[in-house]
Amino acid sequence: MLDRKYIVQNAPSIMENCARRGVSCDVTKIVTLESQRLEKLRLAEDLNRQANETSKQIPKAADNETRQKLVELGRSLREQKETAQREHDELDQSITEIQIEIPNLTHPDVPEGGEADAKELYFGKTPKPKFEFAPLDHVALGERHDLFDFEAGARVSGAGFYFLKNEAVRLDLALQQFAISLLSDRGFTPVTTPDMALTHILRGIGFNPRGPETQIYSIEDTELNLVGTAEITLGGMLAGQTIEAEKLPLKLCGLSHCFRTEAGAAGRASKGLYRVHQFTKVEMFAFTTPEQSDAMHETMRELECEIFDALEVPYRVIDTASGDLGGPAYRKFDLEAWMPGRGTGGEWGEVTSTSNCTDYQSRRLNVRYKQTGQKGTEFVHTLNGTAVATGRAMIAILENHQMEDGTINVPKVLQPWVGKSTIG
RNA sequence: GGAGCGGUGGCUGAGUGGUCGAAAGCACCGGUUUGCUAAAUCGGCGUACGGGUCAAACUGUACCGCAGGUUCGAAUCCUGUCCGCUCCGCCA
Repeated sequence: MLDRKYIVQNAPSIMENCARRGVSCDVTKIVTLESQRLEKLRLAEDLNRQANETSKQIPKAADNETRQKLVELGRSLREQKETAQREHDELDQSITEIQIEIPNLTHPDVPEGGEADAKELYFGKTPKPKFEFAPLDHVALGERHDLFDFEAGARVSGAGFYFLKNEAVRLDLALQQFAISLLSDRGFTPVTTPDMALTHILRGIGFNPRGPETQIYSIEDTELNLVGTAEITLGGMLAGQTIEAEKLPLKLCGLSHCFRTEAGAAGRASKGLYRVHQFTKVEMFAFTTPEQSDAMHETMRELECEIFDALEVPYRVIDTASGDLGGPAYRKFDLEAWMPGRGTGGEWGEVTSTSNCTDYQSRRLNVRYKQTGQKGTEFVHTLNGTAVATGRAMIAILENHQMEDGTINVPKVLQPWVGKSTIG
């Protein structure tokens, strides 16, 4: 959420930014409402001050008559104040409604447009495989090697759930181990996180769990929701806290299950593991100063590349276009892996993404930092990035590493944990 | 799930409906002094938003989990809610 004062001062450029993202927000209305609101606020404060003064005189009033008069005056002042306050609150509410829809600012280098306008930045070290045979998709490969059970998943939990079996389980765990080990070596503190979080935390991160188009599962009669990503819990870890500037950047990597309703995704290409209601993910998260966040974003992007280079998976990195950025993101890089089994002849499929959310989340969660020796606090910047989402990574690994004889090579870095070099 | 207790400043922890923005201690910052990784002593020490100033000084409002209510006046009373703790039950 953008600062209100900032909105008022920079309304034209914010409108421009909204237009760039294809979001319509009545920013000018905020400017008008805000000045009315401040007027009401001053009025209410003034009336309140008078009421305070009046009530302070009452204990000193000796005789009953002056006392009674003061009480009357106080009552009247309070009533006037309450009216002004109510009017203020209504204005405040209207402003917040608009304000909450305003997306974060956008990095100047972000390409303009929608999904198709994303800018291809570069490719990974591993070239696309050249098959001398018709490659199978991961679902077929899974059947062949008894790796998944989608039917049982549907029977037990409904469509979109699955069981992993045999080497798929080893691969799933291996990917987690690999990512956590690598990130620990790079100064990220590993944490396992709750898979549920309170509604206000989700809101702070920029989700609206109880809204009409939510992707979030909520537990009825409680404030709990199943998390869609550890970004929620990792960001929430420091909600309301003030961090000493020397401790920044604070780098975490969290392991969690992720739950998504995928509402509205019915009918979209969703075969197999690609679009599911539950998966496992190792997530990077960082709290930084404003000066550090761009560099940290680069770092996260590089780490994602390093991981997928190590997994020997071909990929490309794209700079997501303005219209395709989520509300909280200032800039977002997606890493898309080559998936030979998707579509006809293979397609790119998103496997990780990293966003710089600047102070959008920290304002809502109230995470600040303080420079020692200096007065006051500032909002931190937050960044998140997928290290590995095991399901989608597995798709890429299985489909790219399949051999003509139907066997599948296990990437070297995972072999210690998988316990073999070949599946089948 | 049942019962009870509790949420106060960076932390610990007082607080009778009226000068409480809130005692005290710790921590922290500054001064003094004795002089050896420290002790003693004095002073300062919340946050947000607004006014004020070159900048300060100064000043207004709000904030004692959150939201309502009662009252001239609420940290203090009432209701709801969220969170936490303890005990019991259940359980990996």
